[in-house]
Amino acid sequence: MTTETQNTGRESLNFLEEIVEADLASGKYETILTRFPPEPNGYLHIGHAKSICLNFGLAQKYGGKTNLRFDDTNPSTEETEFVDSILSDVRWLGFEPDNIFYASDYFEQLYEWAKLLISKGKAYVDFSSPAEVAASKGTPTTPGVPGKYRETSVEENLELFEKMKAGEYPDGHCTLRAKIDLASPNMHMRDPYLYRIKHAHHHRTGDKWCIYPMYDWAHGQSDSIENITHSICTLEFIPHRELYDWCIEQLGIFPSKQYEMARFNLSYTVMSKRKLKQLVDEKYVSGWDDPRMPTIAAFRRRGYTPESIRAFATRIGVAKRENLIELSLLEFSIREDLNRHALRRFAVLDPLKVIITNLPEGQIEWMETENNPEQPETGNRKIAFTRELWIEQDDFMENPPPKYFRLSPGGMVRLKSGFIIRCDEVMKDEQGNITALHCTYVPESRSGQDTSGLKVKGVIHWLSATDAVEAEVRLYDRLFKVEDPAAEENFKATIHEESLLIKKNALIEPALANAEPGEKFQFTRLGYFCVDPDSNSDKRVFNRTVTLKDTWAKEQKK
RNA sequence: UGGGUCAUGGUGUAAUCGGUAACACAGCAGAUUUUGGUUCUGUUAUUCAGGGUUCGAGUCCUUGUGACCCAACCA
Repeated sequence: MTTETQNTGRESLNFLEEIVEADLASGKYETILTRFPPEPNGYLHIGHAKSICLNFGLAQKYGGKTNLRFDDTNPSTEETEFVDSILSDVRWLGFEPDNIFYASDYFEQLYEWAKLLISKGKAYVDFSSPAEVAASKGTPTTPGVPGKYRETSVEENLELFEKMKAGEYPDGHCTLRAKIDLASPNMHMRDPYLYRIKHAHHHRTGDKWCIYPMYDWAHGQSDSIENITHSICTLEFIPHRELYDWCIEQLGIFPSKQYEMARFNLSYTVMSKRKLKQLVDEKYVSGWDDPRMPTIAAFRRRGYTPESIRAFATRIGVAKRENLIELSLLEFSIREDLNRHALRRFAVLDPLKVIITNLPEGQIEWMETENNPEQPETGNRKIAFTRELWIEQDDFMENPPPKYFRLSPGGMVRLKSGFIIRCDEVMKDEQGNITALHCTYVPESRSGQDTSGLKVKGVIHWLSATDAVEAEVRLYDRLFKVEDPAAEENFKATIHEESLLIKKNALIEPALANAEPGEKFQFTRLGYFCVDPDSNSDKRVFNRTVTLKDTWAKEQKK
């Protein structure tokens, strides 16, 4: 979505689009190439979704291409399982990579380039311990001092590096470091690590390598090998850019350029992989795809559509400042989509029996109701109006407050697409609990053919007791009680204990009984719901994606 | 305290040789409505602070202030 400035009528661009347009206009590039570079060590979340939409979206807009590249340089944390889930998430979002690559495809080349760097006297093998290296790097305010391996000869370094690669040293015995500037104000330029020794099995290269390149030695060169023109990452990589450029410059290879944008934060959720993992490991949620998680898998299971997430990604924009996006924007995006596309169905979460005393048992009045008023072409369906009905407990109050226009003793409501009923008597058990309502219906008030002349303010949904089907409905709410849980001393202490409410004895209309997992509906007046994979042949399970906007709930809080 | 990045309504993003702050969400009020939904209308509210240049500054200069990032054999 683009915005037009009022004065000029020109399209408003984000800063990355401006850069791309300038590069295209100047002839620097004829076409652009972007990439999405996830590390296959976990599930993708909504933050990644933004990055995916941005990288693929930029390429689409300017006629370029986008690679998916797995940044698999650390064999001890990466797994094939994640490669598969990441690819399916990208595709689910609606994007097809032009190429699928792996940083590990370039291990051989990277190794050759490392030797080239050593030959130029720009890298050396260092046997210092991590503590020694840290100490010799100095601090941001004091320059570092050369370690004792910094002046090893090129020939010897070449030999030592060969031994590293040959597996002659144990893990952590030594590293390859770039020889740059120990006094640089940029800590990343103080002889950064290029290679470490890890005798670990790699998900793709197996046991071929025991030395693995660090991010800084792998990423820029991988971009360069693929001729990536615009390499977009997040703000924390700004200090790495100098090193990114340095490596490419030393090697004299295609100069990919790195651009940084702010990552986005979502209110009432946490986004860091570490925190999300804690939630899963410590069983605060049922798994990575628990519908309360911000992972793409979770949003999918909850009932979000790819379209809604793409629209959201566009709406939050791209910039370089810190931000905290309101959850309401995400909710707006999914409601907008589902309002248009989800079929309407009746469901009662907390049933209350209604007996229509002036309708004989066995009599069925067939009614018609629309499948989606936003799309009349979806037609109508028939629903049965019978003596025994179910309505929502919330839709009846014995002592209603002002402005309550649902059912109350002596009062009337319209049953949507049915008849107007009046509540004559409230039935209770010995404890005083309401067990049923005795009502009478107004035969002349038949929906669409109302000649009763009655005007009722309230309209409620309902189900016939003769054909209602049992279902489980899971009501999800925000996982945290505070806007910015990550800012808390202990984010887990702010978990919302009622973020999941399960209605095990909800009732649904027959038209819903055979809905397939993934199918989405609006439960009239309640919200949008999606069939969960936990459903089985005798019971459907629904997840609430999001409620409808509820101005009555808001009114009550006043 | 060395270096870097960023400051525009409640939130996010625009304002493209300096031309008089806009769009979306949220909020509020009303209309329509057989979903207290949708739709429609109206409305509240914004340039971090001080100084300077200029007819005119969110934009340029200057001095501050604040937030965030950087010293992993992680990415």
